[in-house]
Amino acid sequence: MQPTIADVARHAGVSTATVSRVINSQSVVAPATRERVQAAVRELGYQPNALAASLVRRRSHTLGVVLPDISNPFFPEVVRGLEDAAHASGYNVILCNSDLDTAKEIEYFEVLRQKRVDGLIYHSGTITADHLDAFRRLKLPVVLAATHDPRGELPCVLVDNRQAAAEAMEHLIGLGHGRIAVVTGSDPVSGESRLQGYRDALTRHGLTLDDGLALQAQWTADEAYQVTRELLKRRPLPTAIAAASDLMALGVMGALRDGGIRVPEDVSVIGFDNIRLAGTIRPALTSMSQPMYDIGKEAALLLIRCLAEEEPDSFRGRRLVLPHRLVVRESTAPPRG
Amino acid sequence: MQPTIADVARHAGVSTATVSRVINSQSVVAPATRERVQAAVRELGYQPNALAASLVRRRSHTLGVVLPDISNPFFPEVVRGLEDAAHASGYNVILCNSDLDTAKEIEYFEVLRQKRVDGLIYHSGTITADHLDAFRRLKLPVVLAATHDPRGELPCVLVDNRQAAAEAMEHLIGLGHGRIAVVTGSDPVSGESRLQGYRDALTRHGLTLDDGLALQAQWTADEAYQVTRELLKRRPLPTAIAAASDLMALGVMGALRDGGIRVPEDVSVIGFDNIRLAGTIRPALTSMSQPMYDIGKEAALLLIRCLAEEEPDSFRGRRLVLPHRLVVRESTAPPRG
DNA sequence: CACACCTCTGTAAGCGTTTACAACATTGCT
DNA sequence: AGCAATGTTGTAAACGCTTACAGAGGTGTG
Repeated sequence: MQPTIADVARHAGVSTATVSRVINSQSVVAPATRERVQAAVRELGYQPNALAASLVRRRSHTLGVVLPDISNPFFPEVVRGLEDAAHASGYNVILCNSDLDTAKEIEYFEVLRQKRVDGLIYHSGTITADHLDAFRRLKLPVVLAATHDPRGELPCVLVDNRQAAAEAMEHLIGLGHGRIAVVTGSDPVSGESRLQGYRDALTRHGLTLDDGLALQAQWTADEAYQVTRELLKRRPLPTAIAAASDLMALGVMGALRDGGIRVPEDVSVIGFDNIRLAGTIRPALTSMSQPMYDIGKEAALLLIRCLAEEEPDSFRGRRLVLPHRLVVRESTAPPRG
Repeated sequence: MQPTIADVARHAGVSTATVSRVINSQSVVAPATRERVQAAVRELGYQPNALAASLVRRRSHTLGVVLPDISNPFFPEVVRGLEDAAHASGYNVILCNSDLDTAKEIEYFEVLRQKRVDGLIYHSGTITADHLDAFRRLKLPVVLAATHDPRGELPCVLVDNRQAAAEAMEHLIGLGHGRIAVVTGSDPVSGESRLQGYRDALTRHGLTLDDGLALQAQWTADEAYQVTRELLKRRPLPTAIAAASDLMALGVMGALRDGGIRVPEDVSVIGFDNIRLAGTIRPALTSMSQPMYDIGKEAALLLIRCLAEEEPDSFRGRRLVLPHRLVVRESTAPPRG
């Protein structure tokens, strides 16, 4: 059995209140007493029971993070940023994989609520009214990471997807490409704003997105591979392809390679996110970089700041837009003469 | 303020004991009473406080997992397996990134202990005597995921690294390669057993590992890239390279490409782990597959089973060896005539 | 010397559950 | 009618901590 605060108190010949005071060192304790208590703590190997403390303090110093799937390479970096920031502020992080399944999400929300996490960091393709309802019922502070709330109620940290996508497209256009295909994710959030951004740039330059050239896939490499293979069956081919995520760009590049088409000589490919591996594969992937680590970090910091606030509603709808950045590597080049 | 069990009891006109009984449904309650209580729960939107319950039950239904860095592509899949298994058994998972920094590890161990996690899943390059000490002091069940305890005290789940590495090497030898380089990680655990395995296969076939062909790098793509660039400065080149992780294999392939050397025409490359992306990049990477998801899953299951046990020591030193599997893709081929 | 004022410490009431134990009401026997 | 057995519920003591409040000494002042 673990020693309790009472054991320490007895051992040091003081009351539990005093022990508590030296442990949390927020109140004055005579130096001599403090020493004695610390000695007792050491001798008994005492470790305070955080559950008990949380119970009375009504603070667990634990954050919940629910996201679709940690094994999607986008998330590990976000989570790393998150966890680093949380750790630096004395918080821990409970990780939950939702698979974008609403039932699973709700289930997680409930147990996180029951375990009295102090707040939630959430990512999803789409924020529906149901989500907002669920969050309201939860009565927990929530911040969205790399997720946009169309109603603007929840605080969030993300990049300007539309603008970033437009700039990615500008890069291709700037290289001289005119016939450009895009493959976007299927969900209506980042998917659509990125698609919108691609369109913005295209029209700005008097170009259009031909019907056959607007591809949609789940956010996976495999699906992107498939739709690209389909694309290759039709002529004329585009001279460049913009993918709404690096994972999809990888699928696209695989399909091109398997179709005997060289990147970037025959077709240029640009990704989105700039996952770590983008620079290590060959041809190295040109990508619109999203600061994933910082998104996680800032989301955690925002949440923690919100927890410290006496007036949490002041964070309603606050949005932190982080800078994106084009990283040009080998996968994009001017089209062949 | 959240409603408590007392509020529900009052609302339903029963005692808190009865409410507790219907919530945990382990004791008989008259159907009529049960209904009344459930109605009260619903009306008040009552959510039990798991902290309080854990305090008296001495079970938090939370697991700690500490690993070096979630953004290393090896871990997300392990964690996913872990979390799935935990979730299926009613457990949550607190994620901790140690960066292989002992001080940080200890720090995490302490707060996990204080938050009364029920058990720990741990990964590290090396299990030292200090680790064992720390674990013993913690008095928490620990299981190692993809980590080997040389002293055989801690339960673990992993593949037979030595044998797997040997088989990877056999693949190269079987293709006809004779001059083979290896790049391994720098830590003495999987790193060394894999190196040992490579050597086993080599000597079995009367081959040796030339001095200049045994490369060491941290477990990163960048370092593998560097050491490979160095390698390329010396002649004769090997005809094949075995990397002790896919991440490193990616670095190797990048260096080869940048050095104007084709894979697999000029040099074959084989990886280890078979991370998800191995199949989507081009040339698709031949790799010795390690069932990362299952390693996580089985580690969690082992830990949970251990928690259910009345005699936890029966798990001391139990080791679960999961099957590895060679996945042949494009990056390996016979050497040029 | 009486007094106010510190500084330090202890007392005890929570925090929100679970659960051993006791109590009560029924029921079915004899 | 009396009794044991059964089924259902309540009482109250934990679980291990925090903290408001009060009390005990000590110090400096008028």
